[in-house]
Amino acid sequence: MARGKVQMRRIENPVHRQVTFCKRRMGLLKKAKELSVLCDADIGVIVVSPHGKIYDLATNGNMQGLIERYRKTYSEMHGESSEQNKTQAIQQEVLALTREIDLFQKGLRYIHGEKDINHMNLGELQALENNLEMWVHNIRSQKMQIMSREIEMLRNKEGILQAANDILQERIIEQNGILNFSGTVMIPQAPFQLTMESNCYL
Amino acid sequence: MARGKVQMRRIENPVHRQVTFCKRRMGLLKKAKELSVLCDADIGVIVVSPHGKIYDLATNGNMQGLIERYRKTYSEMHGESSEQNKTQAIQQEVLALTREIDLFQKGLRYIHGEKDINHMNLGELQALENNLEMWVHNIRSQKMQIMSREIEMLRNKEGILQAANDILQERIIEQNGILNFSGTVMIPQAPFQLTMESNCYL
DNA sequence: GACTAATTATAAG
DNA sequence: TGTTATAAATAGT
Repeated sequence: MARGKVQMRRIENPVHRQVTFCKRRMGLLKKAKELSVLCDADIGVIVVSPHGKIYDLATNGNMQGLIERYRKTYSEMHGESSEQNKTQAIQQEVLALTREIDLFQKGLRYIHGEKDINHMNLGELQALENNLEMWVHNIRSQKMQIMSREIEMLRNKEGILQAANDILQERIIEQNGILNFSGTVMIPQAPFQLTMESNCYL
Repeated sequence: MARGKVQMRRIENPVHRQVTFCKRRMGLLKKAKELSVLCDADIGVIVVSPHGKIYDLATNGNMQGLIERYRKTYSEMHGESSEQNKTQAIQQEVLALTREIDLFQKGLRYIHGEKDINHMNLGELQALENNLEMWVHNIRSQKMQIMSREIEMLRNKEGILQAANDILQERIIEQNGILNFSGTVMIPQAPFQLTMESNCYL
């Protein structure tokens, strides 16, 4: 900002970068302190240098408290509960995941022919069954999606073919008139070419 | 700073204070971003307004990560560790387990046809579904077997207990006779000890 | 929010 | 580290 505007990108010269880092870091912390004093705000700043060195400022002298406050708000925003509950929840999650893995291992062994299913207890069998049911459910959903898409496609196709046939029928009637045929002419009631080869109309 | 030097102390006029808070807060965050970009530093800023509203900036987009890093350093400096590291360790464990489960799921999918469900056609899906249904069926059979055995066992138990009760009742009647009690004595109709502890037979 | 005078931050030396 | 010309931030309108 002085003696030359600076581009807003990483300063390549390491010496310049280091000097600027030092100066601007001080400036930033000064600004933070000022804002805190002038406006009665509580401010924390953490700066990690490229080399991993940490500089910090907590205007109320207690970064931990500020972080807790931040985390609390952050958690509330995300509908999460306190730190301890979180830990508990995570531990339970670990247990659940461990059980699930055990289940999969047994399931895999079963598939591989070891029939380990015979050594699973009721609870394990139930859990495995639930898992498989969910899987089956997913597969059915996938099938439904595919079939729905197919049905839609077929309906579109049908509409297009019907229109094409209407036009063809009109032409035939026209031609019959031009040729002065007095008798009635058999016009097929079913549309022409209603076969899979009708794809050419798509 | 402009049109009058400002005293470095709380601005008493609430309107002025609010305006200054807004302007300087933006300035502070801008400076933080600039320092981050110019010097390749990782910066987090947390501002708590007098009303408790929280504004923040994490130049790497991840305040939680920055806080963890800060805490780690802070902990090392103060010889603290336990709780935070514990949480971290558990979270990593969850990640590892989740990855393992993902692996198993892929393994199962592989076994069942080397296809991802999302890229399988109708026939493949149907085959997989049938496979899974068979598996579920087997599991249900296994469950039924276990439950049948359990029921049989419970019935045996019931029979044994009933017999024991019959004997006990006889004895009591006998004793009543010996003791020459003329009144009737309450004998429970249900066998003794038919409680959940019967699970030990499973 | 935009403007502007005056202050402050800082890039280069 | 200190200096200084200049850019940037901002107090008051």
